[in-house]
Amino acid sequence: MQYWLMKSEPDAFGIDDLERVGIEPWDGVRNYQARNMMRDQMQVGDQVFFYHSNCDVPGIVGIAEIAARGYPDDTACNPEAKYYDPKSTADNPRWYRVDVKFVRHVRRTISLVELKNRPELADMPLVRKGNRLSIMPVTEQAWLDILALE
DNA sequence: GCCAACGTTGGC
DNA sequence: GCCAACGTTGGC
Repeated sequence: MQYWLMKSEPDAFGIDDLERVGIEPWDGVRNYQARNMMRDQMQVGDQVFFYHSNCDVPGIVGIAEIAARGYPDDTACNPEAKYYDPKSTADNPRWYRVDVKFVRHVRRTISLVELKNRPELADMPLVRKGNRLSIMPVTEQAWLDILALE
């Protein structure tokens, strides 16, 4: 069992949207580190903190899980799509996605400010200055520490 | 809206 | 292969 944190802007796709649809293909990610995690590491059943970014109170708002392992993100091959990438082809896909499934809301938003104030979480990439990764691994210990804040 | 941090691109 | 320019992310 592995643990992850995935960011999303609530204006674009928030935890309530995930609850409504149940399962969402996590497409549109155009970052190699994030791509590698989705393509190579994520397994069905892995647990995910769902994080809201670019909003009034950035923080963890829910829990999700991986519902399908990495598979090609064919929105990259669609010239009409927002994240079209002409260098990605059906034969040689450059970008991958996983399916993410709603599990539950957390009882209250666990804000970034609060996470930054926890000394035991100081090693999380999320709380490091300048971190821009939209998908990152979470250690089991950090997972438990954060759940204990709920 | 500002801007620091970071990734990518492309000229050389 | 270096690095300046540029675009994006995302907190504040």
